Amino acid sequence: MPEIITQSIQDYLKHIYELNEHGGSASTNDLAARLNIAPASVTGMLQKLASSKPALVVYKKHQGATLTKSGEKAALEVIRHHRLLETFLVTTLGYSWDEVHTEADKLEHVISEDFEARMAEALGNPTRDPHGELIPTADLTMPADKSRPLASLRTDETATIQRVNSRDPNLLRHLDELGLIPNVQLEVIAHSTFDNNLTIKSGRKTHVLGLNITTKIFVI
Amino acid sequence: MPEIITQSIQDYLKHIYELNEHGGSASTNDLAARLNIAPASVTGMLQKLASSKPALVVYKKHQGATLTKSGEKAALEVIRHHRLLETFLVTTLGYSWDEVHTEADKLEHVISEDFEARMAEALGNPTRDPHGELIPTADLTMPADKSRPLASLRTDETATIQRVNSRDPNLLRHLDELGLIPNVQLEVIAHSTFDNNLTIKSGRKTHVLGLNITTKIFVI
DNA sequence: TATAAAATTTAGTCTGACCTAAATTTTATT
DNA sequence: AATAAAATTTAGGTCAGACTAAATTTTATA
Ligand SMILES: [Mn+2]
Ligand SMILES: [Mn+2]
Ligand SMILES: [Mn+2]
Ligand SMILES: [Mn+2]
Repeated sequence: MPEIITQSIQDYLKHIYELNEHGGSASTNDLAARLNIAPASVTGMLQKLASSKPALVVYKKHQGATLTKSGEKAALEVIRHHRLLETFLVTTLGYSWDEVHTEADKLEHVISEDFEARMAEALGNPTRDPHGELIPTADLTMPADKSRPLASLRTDETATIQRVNSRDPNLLRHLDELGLIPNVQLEVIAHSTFDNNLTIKSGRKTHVLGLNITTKIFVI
Repeated sequence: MPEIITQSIQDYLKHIYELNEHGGSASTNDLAARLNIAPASVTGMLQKLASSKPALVVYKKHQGATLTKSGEKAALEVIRHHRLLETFLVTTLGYSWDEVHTEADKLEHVISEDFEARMAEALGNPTRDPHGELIPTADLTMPADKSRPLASLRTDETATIQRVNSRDPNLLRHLDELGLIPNVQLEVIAHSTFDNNLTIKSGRKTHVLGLNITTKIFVI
């Protein structure tokens, strides 16, 4: 019930945050799937997080969980660590963007605030990680994001890739090969009504991308 | 009983290794003191480590523990991580040598072999950490060390500091201020029979050092 | 709107890693 | 060698964070 935010709790909070971003509250099953933990165990943890002092989540039976202010701070803390680490791994150790998630997922829980500060400093206080995702600020607020999914564009629309919201190494490697990475410009050449495929042109290359890809790429 | 070497076990093995280096086997109490764990708990863990397959320690009731071959490999693995991390923190993030122990103590358990390899590469495969301690090789053998404690020198002897065997930040900061760091040359000016103080000259400075310091500094 | 399917919770266990208190053994000192 | 002190082990917990199996509740579908 006290103030100890374990590694395990950090993971719960991080995933609740991400689920809250999309739909409303994070469901037991979605959390269980993401955390690779049995749904029954998730219920138990949510009950604990909801009744801790201070409460980290708001939890109503059968209705999933949302973060309280303290819960959100704790989540942003972990997410800041994660995204700074990813950036650090890429720029100082030559990792590629598809390799950093796994490593950051472990390191994020153990680095000190000093380590965090030194990284941020060394990297020039970056605002986005290698996938283009926003890095929470040092005072733990998440900057606003105005990007929209590539999937929502239609023929003749033009845009710039801002972030790729996926941790699937295969997808990331694939996109890297196609040159579809943050800051790259593209134009929608065609949209297929039936399967929602988009034909896009980027540089001198043209690609036909399915929903599985176009919902993961966010543009501006 | 199986092959899972938890964070906790890694800590036990690391400390058993260090205790084995000095005297013979690592006693329950010494381990308890170093690990900040009750002696009774240490006994329990030693019994487990001794009866795991493969056994990680050799343990005889009331006679402490030594490492088996597998135990030693696992220990050297952690120590290599630790010392590479310390070096990395100093050279890429500007840590000072008194700050690195704490951070490395947490990171050593979670970095991947890939991370280890990238660090070693980036640092040019260093053989010693910032304190001058030897870094186990990539194939997990510990290079031989021929240094002897500064405390064993007598008047007129001359030597070079090779390593400082302490994790006490205050001592490390103090030595840093005195300029007594690895690779620095020194000469013993006097030895006091009663308290074993040594008067040493290094550069143009002279210091009188007690046993508490001279047993921590190793020279060659 | 009944009923089947899916989601979620409850109940009961387990394991790792710790703890304290009470033996027991070893070691040191007279 | 007897006895006191120190070291170590045994016995009997606790606690976090999982799990499975069996309810229960909600949601979807006929
Ligand atoms: Mn932080
Ligand atoms: Mn990322
Ligand atoms: Mn390693
Ligand atoms: Mn060191």
